[in-house]
Amino acid sequence: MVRTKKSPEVRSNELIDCAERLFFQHGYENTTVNDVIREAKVSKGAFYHYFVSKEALLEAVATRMAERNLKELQPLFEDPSLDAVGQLNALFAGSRRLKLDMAPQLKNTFNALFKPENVALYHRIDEALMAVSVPLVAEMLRRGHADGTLDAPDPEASALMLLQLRLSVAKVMHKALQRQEAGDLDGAAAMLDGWMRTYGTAIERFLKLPDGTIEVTEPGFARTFLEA
Amino acid sequence: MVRTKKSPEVRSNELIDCAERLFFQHGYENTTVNDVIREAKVSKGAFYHYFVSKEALLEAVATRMAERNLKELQPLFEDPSLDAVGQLNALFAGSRRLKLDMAPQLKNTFNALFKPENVALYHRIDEALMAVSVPLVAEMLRRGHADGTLDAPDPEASALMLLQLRLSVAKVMHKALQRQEAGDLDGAAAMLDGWMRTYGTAIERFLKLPDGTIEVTEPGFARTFLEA
DNA sequence: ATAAATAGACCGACGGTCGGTTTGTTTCAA
DNA sequence: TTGAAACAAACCGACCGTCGGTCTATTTAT
Repeated sequence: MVRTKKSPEVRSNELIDCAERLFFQHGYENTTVNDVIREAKVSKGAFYHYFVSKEALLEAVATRMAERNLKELQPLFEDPSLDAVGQLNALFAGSRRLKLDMAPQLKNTFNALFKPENVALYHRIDEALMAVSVPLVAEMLRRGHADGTLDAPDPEASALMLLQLRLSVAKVMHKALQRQEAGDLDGAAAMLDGWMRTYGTAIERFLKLPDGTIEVTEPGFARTFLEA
Repeated sequence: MVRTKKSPEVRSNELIDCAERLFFQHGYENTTVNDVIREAKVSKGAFYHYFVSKEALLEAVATRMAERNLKELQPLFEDPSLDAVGQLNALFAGSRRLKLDMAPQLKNTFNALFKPENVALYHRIDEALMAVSVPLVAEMLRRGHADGTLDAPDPEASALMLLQLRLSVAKVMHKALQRQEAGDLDGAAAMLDGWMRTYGTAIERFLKLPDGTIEVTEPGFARTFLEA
């Protein structure tokens, strides 16, 4: 093979790019190190020069995703014009917009992420995402608690629990997608819609907010997303 | 090897026994099929006669654990002398008793379950446990909602969310165990205690119950458990 | 000169397959 | 009633292909 030398940063990012694509396309366990180096046009030696193991590559993929996520969320959490509830709602609104914009890829991602051969992938991404999100949410809760807009005893614990709840929505979203693929669009939309509302209610009650304060979803969102 | 023939049920249960022990002892990924058949004194052929893959064996381990769990929980949920809140509290009380009784094994289990090479094991057990628990909890919420002891819109969704929350406690329990092993018993106990109380508060608020209704923990529990 | 980066042949372990053997049960003619 | 032939299920273990990972040699940049 032709020997090409690139800056370490470029090389390792190329490897992570390929890995991310292949992991989501064929699953983590179904993707071999040989697949990755073939796509990245790199030798085995080079690969193991950058990553001590296949596992380390997975770690890198998850970490980079979390970092990108953090960069997107950071500004919102630092916006001084919003109080805690405003931030939460802005978060959900942004999440909805993102979901609609990237519906096709997202559907693919969800399907991949919940396949049994991808538990490792799923788990690592969840861990990395939690690690960067908990402090942000905790800080938000702390501020909200201080200025009286919400009531959150033990912000750290509350943040983790709120984020943990988020997973249940992800699970249902996956179920809804499957149901829609099976032809039952109406049922899928109704289910997703109901669960998202329940999720909103759970947050409101947990943070002792008045009913209707949290807008996780908006009318027609579930259906629009599923149809997209 | 001497050829011994046993009834299919006995044989497959022996294999599941060995697998369960080895998976928790050395981790799922670190346990090879050869390890299992050596311990179970069975040939490769016999193994693949019963399980189509190593993955299927994992599935069987998880399913059996969930079934046993169900058998333990079932009576409590069918106890007519308890209302929904009483059942919840009985559930937590039973869980505490069990935790104290089996503290050593449980600590081992927790440590095993959260190791990176055990994500598959963890995930499968969680899935199997959820599958059997959600209907039970949902039914309980439905009854509680009907007789006015609590307020749970969409029992199915609420059940899944409540059970999802439980995972955050498991995570913290693991963190507390690590902290205690690192020598900081006081810190670990305080953390665990605080989080369990927050968990109780989360449930109360979510189900619109009066403060102090749910007793997830009791004074000194965290410390007693960690010291056991 | 030397250290980092790259190449790719190579290795051992692993999950899984396969052809064949043993054991127990059913069938049926004598 | 018996017993042998036929069959199916349980079991054995040598073997295979693949995969993650190692190692030595070579190239490149400083």
